[in-house]
Amino acid sequence: MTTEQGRGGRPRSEQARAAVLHAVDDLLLEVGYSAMTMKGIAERAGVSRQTVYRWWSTKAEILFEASAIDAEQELAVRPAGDPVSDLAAYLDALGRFLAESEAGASYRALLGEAQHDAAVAQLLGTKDVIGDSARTVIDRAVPHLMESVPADRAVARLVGPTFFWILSGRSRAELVAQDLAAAFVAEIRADAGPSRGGAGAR
Amino acid sequence: MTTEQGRGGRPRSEQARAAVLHAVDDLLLEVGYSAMTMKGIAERAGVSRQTVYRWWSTKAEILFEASAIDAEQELAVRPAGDPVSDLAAYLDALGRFLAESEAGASYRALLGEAQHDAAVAQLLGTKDVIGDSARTVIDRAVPHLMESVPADRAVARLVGPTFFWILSGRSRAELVAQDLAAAFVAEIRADAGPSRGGAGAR
Amino acid sequence: MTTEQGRGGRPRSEQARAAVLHAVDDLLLEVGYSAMTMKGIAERAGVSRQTVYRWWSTKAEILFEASAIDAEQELAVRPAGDPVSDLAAYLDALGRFLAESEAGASYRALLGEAQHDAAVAQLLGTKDVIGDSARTVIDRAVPHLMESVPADRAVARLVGPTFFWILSGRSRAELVAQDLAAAFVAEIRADAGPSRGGAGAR
Amino acid sequence: MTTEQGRGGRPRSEQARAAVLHAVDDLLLEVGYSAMTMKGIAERAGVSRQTVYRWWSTKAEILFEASAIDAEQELAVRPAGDPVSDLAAYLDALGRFLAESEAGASYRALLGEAQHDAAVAQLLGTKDVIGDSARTVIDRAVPHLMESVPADRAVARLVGPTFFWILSGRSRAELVAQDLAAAFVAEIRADAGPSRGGAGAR
DNA sequence: AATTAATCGAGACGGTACGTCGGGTCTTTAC
DNA sequence: GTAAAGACCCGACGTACCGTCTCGATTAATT
Repeated sequence: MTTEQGRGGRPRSEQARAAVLHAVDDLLLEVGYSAMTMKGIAERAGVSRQTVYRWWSTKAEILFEASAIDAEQELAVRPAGDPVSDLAAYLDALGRFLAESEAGASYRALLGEAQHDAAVAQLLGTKDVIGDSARTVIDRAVPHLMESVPADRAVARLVGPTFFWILSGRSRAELVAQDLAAAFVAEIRADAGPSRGGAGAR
Repeated sequence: MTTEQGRGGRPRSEQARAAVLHAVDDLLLEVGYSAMTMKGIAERAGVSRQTVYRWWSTKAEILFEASAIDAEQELAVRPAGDPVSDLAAYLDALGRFLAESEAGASYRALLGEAQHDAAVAQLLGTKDVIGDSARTVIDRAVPHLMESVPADRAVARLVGPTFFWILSGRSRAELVAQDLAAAFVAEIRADAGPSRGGAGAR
Repeated sequence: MTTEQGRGGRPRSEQARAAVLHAVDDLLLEVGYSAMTMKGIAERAGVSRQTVYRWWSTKAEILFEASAIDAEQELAVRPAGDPVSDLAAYLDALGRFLAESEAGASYRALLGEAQHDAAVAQLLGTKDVIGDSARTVIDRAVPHLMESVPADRAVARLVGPTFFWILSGRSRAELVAQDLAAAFVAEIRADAGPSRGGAGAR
Repeated sequence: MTTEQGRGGRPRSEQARAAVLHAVDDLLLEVGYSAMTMKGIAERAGVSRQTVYRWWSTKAEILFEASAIDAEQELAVRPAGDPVSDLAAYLDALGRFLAESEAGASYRALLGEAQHDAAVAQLLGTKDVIGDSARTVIDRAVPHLMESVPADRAVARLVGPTFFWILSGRSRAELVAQDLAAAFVAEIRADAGPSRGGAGAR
């Protein structure tokens, strides 16, 4: 990543790197994940096959690198006024990301592959795009919640329904982020609230 | 499927069919989904390649046929006494299914493939194993809920967190079905209950 | 080779076999031995790469099969009247074969490869085109010679000069088969002849 | 070749040159000619690939340079007493050279390659190791022969049998240089002698 | 001493062939 | 008509070597 170049040798071509990442993005849309081959990527990028293999082992790795930054940006939502609106905005972004965005298509393809490819699973484990973004939003909307509820569980409760909805092939149109956000808050209060005297109430 | 045999000719070999389905089950565990090939299946089943292609188009189809019945059984839980225990038992079964069961591995593989293969997505759409089982359980534990909340949304809220948890690679050990079930009930009551006379159960 | 077809299975395509052999012949002339690749042969023959590999391991094998019959024919000369003319006719044919014939080009390529590839050397050892033809001619022109001189040595003396001449890159134009044939006979008589009827065996 | 160094610049590394030549010698024995690659030579010599390409175009060139001197030495035999012994000694050296010597292996590899690579053929044409040595020996053993018989033809007659014997894969053990030398002399006398009144008889 | 220029190593680059594998299809004999 | 066997064309796999190209670092002879 850093421009380190261990003394001697021709430096890596930034042009080739960018061309490959773009090629992957394009091909995912045009031919789909499974029809996207290392050979095809190389040809589309106008780069030799060896050069692709020199820097990435699998198409999953390339796709991951190509989409990680976009994914992060798309899941970063600006704070809304109240907690529910804030969460709803996030869930809306999440739905859009998973169902319609290009980076989301990459994410779903990778997560799909991870279900039957340990290497891809491990790759995805290195950067928890959804978990990270969700944690940020939850902490902002419902401060101090993490003190009573493990972060991962709160995340699962928040994003789970939307995640399941999209990945099981249902249409995003019928998703009502507002409802899910409200339900999450209600649920959280019922779970952590009473016993703690309103910790999550703010 | 039906045992119809259009007069004349050698009847389909039931032995071959069973051998193929078993081979698929075995191979999924031994080599994984992506390394499982039509050729490999035929050889493992001791069957000619053409015979496999005659009855199934893709490995996804075979896997689907081989695991659908098991999946249904594993997700059918017997009623417990109270609503929360009932739902918790179901979520527990769901977690076990997704994370540990053989049929669940098939399901995850297929659902993974469905994320980037429209044909598989359509195939999975013909039988909503999780949705069907969840609907049954919800209707049993919280009768009449469907009248105020669309079934699919209720299902998403119930199974979503567990679904996300497993598919995003988290360990089932840290899943507490009891909590999730309780939260679901609380959430449902907060959502549909107050406005309808207070008790959710109605 | 024989049309044996062990019950079941699609029979080998005679068309594909012929196409490959022809392709090899053509390519040797057009691009030369080293630029002739298995891939190129397959493409030129309009045959899949796998099909080529199914029946032959190396281009040397194909070339050998493609040229062996032609070589044999080109080296079979009709008897002339007297011994010297007979041998001269043979040496003339040998020179033409090595220096100008298509089959001869194959032979030289293979013999060349055999100098640094044991597998090719072994392949060539299975059929001694030059040795066989030379033995026949010698036996016809100088009967009973073999009784006093080992066949291989007689062969080497007969064909050696022509063989060296061509393979070391000299022009065939300056070769005088008549002289070589006469010299061979003279030499043989000096070696085995004078004493014939007494010391021939030495 | 000459140590000319066009003013300025780092002088050619004699160490690198020697390392490459040695590497080629070693690799020919260890892996054979065809498995010997420019890349492999560079690595074995501990030299950069570019450095090899800077001074030689092909592995044939390197091999030629590496073995030419050795070849010349091995084919230079000291005069024996009489003509036949002298020629026999040479043919013996030639057999040893072609069949067993390291330089001879290089020569055979190059001559083999020359059969289907014009560039190598031309390269070999620049220095006729066998022809030169044979001419010297013939002139020493049978003076004035060249006046009546073209040198090249005499050479071909002398070395041809041995050359054919080895290159066609026969064992050197069965070669009897003495016989071949005697036959050569007999043949030569029959050919050139009578008509010239004993010019070559000495 | 500073400059110049050709060398050296390292290693990335676009190509091309390697031999193998799986995809589907087709053609044969046997049941 | 199904089954087993196996050849067929196709195209991707990941690797190796090709010959070329930048790099930074040396190493003289020339200023």
